[in-house]
Amino acid sequence: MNLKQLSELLGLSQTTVSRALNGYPEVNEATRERVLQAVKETGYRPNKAAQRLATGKAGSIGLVMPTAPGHQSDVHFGEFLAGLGEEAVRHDFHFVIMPADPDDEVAALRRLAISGNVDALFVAYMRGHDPRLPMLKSLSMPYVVHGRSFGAELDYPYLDIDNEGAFYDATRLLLQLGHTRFALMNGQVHLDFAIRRKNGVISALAERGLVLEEDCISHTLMTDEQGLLAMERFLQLPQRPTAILCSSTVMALGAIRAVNQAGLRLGEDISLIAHDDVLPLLKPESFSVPLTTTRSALRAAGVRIAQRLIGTVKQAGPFPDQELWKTELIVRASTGPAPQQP
Amino acid sequence: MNLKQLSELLGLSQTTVSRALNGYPEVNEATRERVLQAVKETGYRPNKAAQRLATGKAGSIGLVMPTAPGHQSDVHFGEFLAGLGEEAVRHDFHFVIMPADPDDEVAALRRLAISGNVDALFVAYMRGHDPRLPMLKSLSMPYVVHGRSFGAELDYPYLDIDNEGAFYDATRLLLQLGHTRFALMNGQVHLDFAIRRKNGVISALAERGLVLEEDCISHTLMTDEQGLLAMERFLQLPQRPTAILCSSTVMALGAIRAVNQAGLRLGEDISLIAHDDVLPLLKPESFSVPLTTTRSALRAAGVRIAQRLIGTVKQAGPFPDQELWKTELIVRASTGPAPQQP
DNA sequence: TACATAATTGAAAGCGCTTTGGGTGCCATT
DNA sequence: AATGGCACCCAAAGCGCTTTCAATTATGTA
Repeated sequence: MNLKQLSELLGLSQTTVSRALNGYPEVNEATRERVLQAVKETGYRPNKAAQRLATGKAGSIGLVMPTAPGHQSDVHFGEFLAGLGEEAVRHDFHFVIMPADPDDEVAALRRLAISGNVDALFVAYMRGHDPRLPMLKSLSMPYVVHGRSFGAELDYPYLDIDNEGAFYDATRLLLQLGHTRFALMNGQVHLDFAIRRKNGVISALAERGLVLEEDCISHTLMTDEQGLLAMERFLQLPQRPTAILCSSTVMALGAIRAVNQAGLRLGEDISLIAHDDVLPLLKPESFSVPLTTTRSALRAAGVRIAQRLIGTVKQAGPFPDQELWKTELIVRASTGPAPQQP
Repeated sequence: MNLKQLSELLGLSQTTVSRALNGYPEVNEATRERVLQAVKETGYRPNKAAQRLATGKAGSIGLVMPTAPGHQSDVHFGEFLAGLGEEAVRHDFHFVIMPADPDDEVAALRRLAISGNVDALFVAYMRGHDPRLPMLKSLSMPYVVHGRSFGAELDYPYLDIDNEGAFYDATRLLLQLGHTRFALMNGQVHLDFAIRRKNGVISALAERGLVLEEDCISHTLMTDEQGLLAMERFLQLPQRPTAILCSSTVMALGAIRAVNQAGLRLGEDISLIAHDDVLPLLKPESFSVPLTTTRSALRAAGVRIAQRLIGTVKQAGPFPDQELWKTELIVRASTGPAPQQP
């Protein structure tokens, strides 16, 4: 069933039926009713491809999903997507996900943009001096970046959390508790948030004249396993750190196991603060020793970004171009006063 | 830049350029080279919407993502998607993800199909007597189901793992180790895999004349937190179970914490076998007590389903319509002989 | 040399929708 | 009676591609 058939069925022109369906005012209410009724009966749905070709609008936002045989999927990706989806479903938008080799992301993004399949783009996992940024700017298509790109000028639309502030505050708390030996379990070294978090730690330490030694920093994928390994390494250092900053609750999971296996007590021998993206599968408050965290819901960010993206496409009012969300520092039992020097 | 402009630029007709681009044989190799060269220089990309309108093919597979403000995202979803993507990227396919309220899935699926946006559909999280099945059958569009629908006739294309066999084998192992008091931590009660896994346990027990008591079964979301709660409940039963079957390594995480908190030793006081979807963030072999698991890589299933779907759309050879994958039972340290009766 | 055949290329007709630029009545105003 | 304004509706022109059918040129055969 297409428009033509439907209009013949009704004895109307395609024009009128189209207008009736799209809520144009110049059509008689009675006719509109008739059309709507016929749609219900026939189950007619406009062909999206045709609609898109005619209007140029697709009703969809595009994103590229890095993927390759060895490439690890990411819990955070799913949770963020859920947030995007939650908002998208309210506006009858959908996503076009283009899987791409991580090395090919810039090209994939361009293909996606030029394909005419999407109205707007979304990118995440920003890196320092991210090469996608100049490309996006040249594109004349709305986009929003999740995160920022360290080192690049801040003239693009983004939503980010205050990673530096979060880890600065967390470090300060540990300093106030008397800790002097710190370690940082961070995400991969090129990622923007990892850079900023590290800077937060460093500048808080600097205020007390302390430095973060290179062997007290790990940059890894944020998995349980890497958390375990990184913590084991830290615990074997001659000057064992007593205060750990950790970029993810998933990674903290492994880290805590390492602490337990070493016969140490979390919150007493070792204090740990992790960043919590509020993943539904992992609640820091119900860890056996509840976790002190810096918190910001990834999902909420997804909702907000979808709002801005869809709003821009629909030209529904102006949106702030740049948002920086504060995180909450929530103190639980995994942090405590520094142990007496052994 | 569109086809018309490109063809004018080259002094050729749209027809020829189109044919050159799409690999038709009746175009001179020299001209084809010229066209390809021009494409490189101008960065021309065909408009997908137009292509789709003309051919009816979209180069995309559709799936609906259940989502709502309260709805939990799922690690497994991301991992599976990674598998789909890994294959899709090889064929220049993409996904159209339609977010939908979980109550509205059937309708969302139909909308997606009729929209003309996709060539094939994929559905997962199957339930017993799943209402999406009759709908899909009526649709005359290729689809593959991940999982099966308990109670419905097996006349649809699916890929599933042998959930019943997996849990049957796991239960038998525990029986052989002398266990007699069992508990099952399962997924939500309406889900197909949960039904089959339960049946596997029940039938293995039945062979020894044992039954699975109602208070030894939990049906919950498969999160860390729910795992903790469920295990706590089991441990307080008057006849405490010594053998636990668990539907997910994520859930096992919480369960193990509950065991530790109760001062019990995993693999001695309590034996536990979990199903392992091979999530990169959680490796059962590196748990503090390595986990005995039934294993089947979710990601591999994603790859395979994408193969079948894309293959069908491209009419590339016949694919088996129904596949049932065996799982591996991998014995590690979380299982041991039943403790002496207290 | 004449004619069939193959190799290339083009013109034009769609694909299903939106939207521009008219109509056609009908009523109130002069 | 003539005019203008409204309310409704329609024909047809695109949107950018593919594909059918026809035309043109090159190649081979008798």
